[in-house]
Amino acid sequence: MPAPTEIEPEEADRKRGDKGRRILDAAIEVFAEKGFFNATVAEVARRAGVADGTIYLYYKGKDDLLIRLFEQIMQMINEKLESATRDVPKATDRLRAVAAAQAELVVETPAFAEVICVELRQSSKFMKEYENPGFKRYLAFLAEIVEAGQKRGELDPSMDPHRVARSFFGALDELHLSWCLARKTRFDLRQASREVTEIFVRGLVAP
Amino acid sequence: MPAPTEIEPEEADRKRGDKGRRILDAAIEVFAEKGFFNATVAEVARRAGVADGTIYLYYKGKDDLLIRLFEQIMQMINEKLESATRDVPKATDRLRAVAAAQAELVVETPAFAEVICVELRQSSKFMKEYENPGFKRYLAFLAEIVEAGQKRGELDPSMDPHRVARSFFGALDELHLSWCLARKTRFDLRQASREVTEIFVRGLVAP
Amino acid sequence: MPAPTEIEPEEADRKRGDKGRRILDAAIEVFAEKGFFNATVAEVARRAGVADGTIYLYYKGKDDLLIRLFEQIMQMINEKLESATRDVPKATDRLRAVAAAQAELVVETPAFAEVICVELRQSSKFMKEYENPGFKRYLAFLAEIVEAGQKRGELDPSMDPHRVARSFFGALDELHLSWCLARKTRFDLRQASREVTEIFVRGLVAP
Amino acid sequence: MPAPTEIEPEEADRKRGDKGRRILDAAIEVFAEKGFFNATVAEVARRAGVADGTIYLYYKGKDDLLIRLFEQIMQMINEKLESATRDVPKATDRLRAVAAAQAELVVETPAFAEVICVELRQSSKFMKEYENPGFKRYLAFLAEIVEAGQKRGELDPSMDPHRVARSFFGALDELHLSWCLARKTRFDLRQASREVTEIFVRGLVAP
DNA sequence: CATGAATGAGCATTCATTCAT
DNA sequence: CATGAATGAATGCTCATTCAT
Repeated sequence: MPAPTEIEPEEADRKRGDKGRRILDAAIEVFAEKGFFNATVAEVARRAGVADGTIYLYYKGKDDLLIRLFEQIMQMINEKLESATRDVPKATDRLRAVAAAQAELVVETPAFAEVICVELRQSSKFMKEYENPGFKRYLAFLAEIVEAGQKRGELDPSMDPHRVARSFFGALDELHLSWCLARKTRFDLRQASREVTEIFVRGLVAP
Repeated sequence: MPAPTEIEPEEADRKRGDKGRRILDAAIEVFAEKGFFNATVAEVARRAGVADGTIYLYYKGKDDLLIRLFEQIMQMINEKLESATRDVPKATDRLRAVAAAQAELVVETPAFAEVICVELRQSSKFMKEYENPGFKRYLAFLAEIVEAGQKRGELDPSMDPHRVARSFFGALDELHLSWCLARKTRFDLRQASREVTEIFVRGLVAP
Repeated sequence: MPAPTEIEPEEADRKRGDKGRRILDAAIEVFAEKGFFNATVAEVARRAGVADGTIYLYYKGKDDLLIRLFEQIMQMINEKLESATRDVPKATDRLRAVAAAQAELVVETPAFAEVICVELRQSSKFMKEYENPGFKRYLAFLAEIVEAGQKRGELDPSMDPHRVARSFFGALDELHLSWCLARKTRFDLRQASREVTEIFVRGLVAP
Repeated sequence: MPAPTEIEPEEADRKRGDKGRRILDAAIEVFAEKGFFNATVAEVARRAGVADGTIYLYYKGKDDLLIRLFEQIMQMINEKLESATRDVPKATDRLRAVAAAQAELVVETPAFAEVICVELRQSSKFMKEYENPGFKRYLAFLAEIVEAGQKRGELDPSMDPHRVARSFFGALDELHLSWCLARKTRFDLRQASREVTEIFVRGLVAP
């Protein structure tokens, strides 16, 4: 039985909806559209339907908003990837599942992709304090797939799993970005993603 | 024998030295260190040894500085790649040469890499006006290598050359970025680059 | 035997304890520590153990809190001074008693002194509306002592009693402030106060 | 022969007048009128006839403005006091000269007095970093007068010179403040100051 | 060409106050 | 009475850009 406070989610989305969440969603939108630096806190507040000051009741500041937003998205991605690969034994199939799930997410919620593709790198370099645990987990997850595949004798054991993970992410991410940017002439991202994945898969299997 | 561009460094260091160039070099440094948005025009001027206003005699503004800087770096990369692949017939070897030349550039001048890795994406997305011809040429160059290889029967013809180019760039770029960020524990970028290239090469060759 | 005002401390600490008083006490603390402008209503509420909004049930606003706090402290001072001088006939002894009582108060409750020394002047100047009756009564009380002493032939009649009152206050107040500020190397305020009082007493007696 | 740039001070006061000085003068005015916390940087800029940002070319920030303003005023006071007492041998006469010079300054430039009377105390307490050397010099100067007088056998040697200095300042300062506040019914500050000084002088002389 | 002082729009953040519960 | 989440006006400060010299 659902708790009374969670009944009628539609109404909840209006006024009483979790403001913290509405702010984060607004931030994702705005950061995706304008980029972190060009975005203003006021615009996020406006889009979330709250007062400027309210944001500071939920987040420490603009930076914190970005960080929490990364965590939010990366957690979603990580969960999706884990569930997409849960019952897949072969490393190559797991990689395929990963790429497919990510492409799915990009197509469904391009805002996530735009933030990750563009802002993630900024943050890595300029938010000195921030460890970016969500992204680390993502890379570790990919690396584990590769490592497990190597142990199973499925993948070429000579490659550093973390390096492979990183470049696989880079290849997919660049593809996602180019898809996001090509607002007019959208190619079939799922198909393109499969192609790129096949390159990696073929390149990774033990000779 | 000094390289042609470095003739008469004394004159270059004087007042009459090419200010436009000094400004651009300073901008690369500063943008690499702080990022485009965190960098200030004043800091670029200071580093270039010119007055703030002088920058506006050579460039239209901060944005223009970034654009010209992209062109500058991409031209250098493109030239380097072209010369590195000029007499190489096989597509796979050309890709290897490309990756090696780029890794070389990153190791030699990390500032270039940091700007490209981090700021290029910003610009793609937020500098609406800017077509980024240098980067287009880069991608086209890579795509041509792939296409030529396909025509020669060397590479699998089923893949879209532009897509391959894009993901190859993405894979290498991500590797370069991770190398740039890992200030302390620098891995062997050249070796890592070779590994990743081999994955692509194996994945691309015609079955 | 507990003092009448401190009967039943348990009840006082509860929800039903005089909230208005707890708020005022908290305000004295906070204003003394941070100063009126640097203090926040939220901090006062926190320290008083009430909600922010509750303060507005007892006081009109932050300004009102300062005003009521002045009245509170000045009333305490005035009462103390009156009782300290009640049975003292000579003006010089009354002044001595006044200074002693004030020094006592400062040493016992430095927070009072810090508020009076620092904030009183602000209020005189910037809270246009506020007449500061407590401080007026204080000055009048001092002036009366001087005037009575003059009538009794004890003190030099040529001085304006109000002016004397004002500068006597100023001299003592500055001493109190310097004592409050000297957190580390606390001098003997009572002794210093006696010294300064003697200067005034000697200076005031009829030649 | 005056330097060319200093000819025509009237014109200099308009546009080309030392902006740093004009800003400081404006700050004195505004801080005297509204108090440090109620004053806005924008108002100071407006009053100085410069842009908001210009203030930050001359001062580190609002705090710095207050500090530099203190130094400015205290230096003026200290210089005036030194010149007023230069050829005065007797300590009592020196104290009289000090009080007279200060009263003069207050009457001539009440803004100085208002800032010193009200803001000095704030700063002592809340600008943790700031040592307030100008005020220290002032107190030291007064203390030296007293000490010298004690050594000459002119003043009672039993009093701590620094304490005397502090309370003398307090007595005068309170008088100055009350004069500044009494906009309508202005009493004769010079006369009042003399009266108060006589109290101190009589109280201080060796018995 | 070169300068750098001056500009002022723009923005993140704070906090006194309100009001629905 | 009491709460505390929400508000939004207010403000110190930055920095790209201009322009008189």
